[in-house]
Amino acid sequence: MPRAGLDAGAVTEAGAALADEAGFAQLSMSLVAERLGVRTPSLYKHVDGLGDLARRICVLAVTEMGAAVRDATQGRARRDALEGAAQALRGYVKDHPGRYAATVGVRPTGPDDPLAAALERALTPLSAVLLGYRLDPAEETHAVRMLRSMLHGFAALEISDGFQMSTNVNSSFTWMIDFIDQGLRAAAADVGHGREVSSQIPPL
Amino acid sequence: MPRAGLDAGAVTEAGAALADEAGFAQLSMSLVAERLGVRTPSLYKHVDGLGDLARRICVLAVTEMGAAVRDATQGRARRDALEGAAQALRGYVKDHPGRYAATVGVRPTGPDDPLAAALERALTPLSAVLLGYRLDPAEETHAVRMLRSMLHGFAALEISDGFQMSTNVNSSFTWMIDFIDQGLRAAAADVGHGREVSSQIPPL
DNA sequence: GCTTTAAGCTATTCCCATTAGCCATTTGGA
DNA sequence: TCCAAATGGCTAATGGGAATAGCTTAAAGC
Repeated sequence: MPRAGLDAGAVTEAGAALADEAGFAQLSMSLVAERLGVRTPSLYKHVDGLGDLARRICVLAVTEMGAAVRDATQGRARRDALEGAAQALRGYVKDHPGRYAATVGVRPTGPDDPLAAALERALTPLSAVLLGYRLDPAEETHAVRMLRSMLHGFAALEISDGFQMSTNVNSSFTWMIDFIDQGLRAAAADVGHGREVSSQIPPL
Repeated sequence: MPRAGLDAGAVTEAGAALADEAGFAQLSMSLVAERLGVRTPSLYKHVDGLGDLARRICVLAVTEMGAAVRDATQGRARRDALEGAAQALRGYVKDHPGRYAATVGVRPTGPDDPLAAALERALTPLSAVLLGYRLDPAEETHAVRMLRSMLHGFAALEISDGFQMSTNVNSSFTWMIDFIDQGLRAAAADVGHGREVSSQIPPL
């Protein structure tokens, strides 16, 4: 019986691929083992059960999403960066629905949870995008959270569109990006101008 | 053996309660049966298996969320209505995390799917809120989708906050509501004014 | 080459979903 | 009131997947 040369990473990758192809709900130790040409109990040498596997897929997905967003925003600013981030997320969810599904509703258990680090790294490019808008520092956190909510919403919309295709989803996307971009410009313009609403294009 | 007097609704309700208390992942026919003081196979007289039960819980949740949003926006307009809707959703997700979890990633199978009707009814109050902003009709669909994404994002944030409580989540919520409100005012002001950015408070 | 470690295996247990088929209870019409 | 159909609950049994125990052999280091 030759060895398969597995490790935790290979098992996670196989599980992620399976989830993408068959749906996250179909993820099972048996199917992953079959895909790897190995018996089910062998997986337990690398992974601590189905729950652990799902968690690893989640960390993988968050890491990959963070990388995709980073790549898509590199060298761009403001609206361009915003659109890049949103489209990167959208594309990722479309290409890897199972991995994305693995991330919903999962929370880091503590500061030493690898997921916490992955999340932090994934959020960095979002902060970078916001930097370009020169917001009031006190608003940064709010803006990051909003952006995160928005992008999550983008993804959810991409998944659960299917029934009311009356209007093109693409144009809704760009509309939303415009909406956020203009709102952020306005918020930036507010800095140091009191609280009145104003939307002049700020310098830079 | 006296009868328990069950029906599909009672089973669904028990499943929803269980999901809220123990987590949607823990939902099982056995636990629902136990909670109802009945043997597992008896449930199959009312419900077509675990998948069907989950789906019914989803429909229930969508219906309840729609009602909560409707109640919270009744008699209010614009920012008030927006805040009402967002807080209603937030409260619902906090009080019924299991039911909410039952809704994620589920899509109606066709126009005759009860879920399709429930979704449609749930989205109506959102359209009503937007009506108050007097948007360009062509933008309505985009705005509804954005609002829906936003509210979904609100809920996700409420669930997955837990680790970076550096800044109060409540203030992020109100910040986001302000952001959307002001953006919608700006969009409304654009109607018939060409495409330049402007944020004057529109009449009414 | 020999020892140790670790990866894979078989066998087993347990739990859960689901189906089949039985029995009792309700209900509604004669 | 009584009988018959329909209905709701039950026990028993099947099948599948997760997980554990313990064995065996391949790889790695001396």
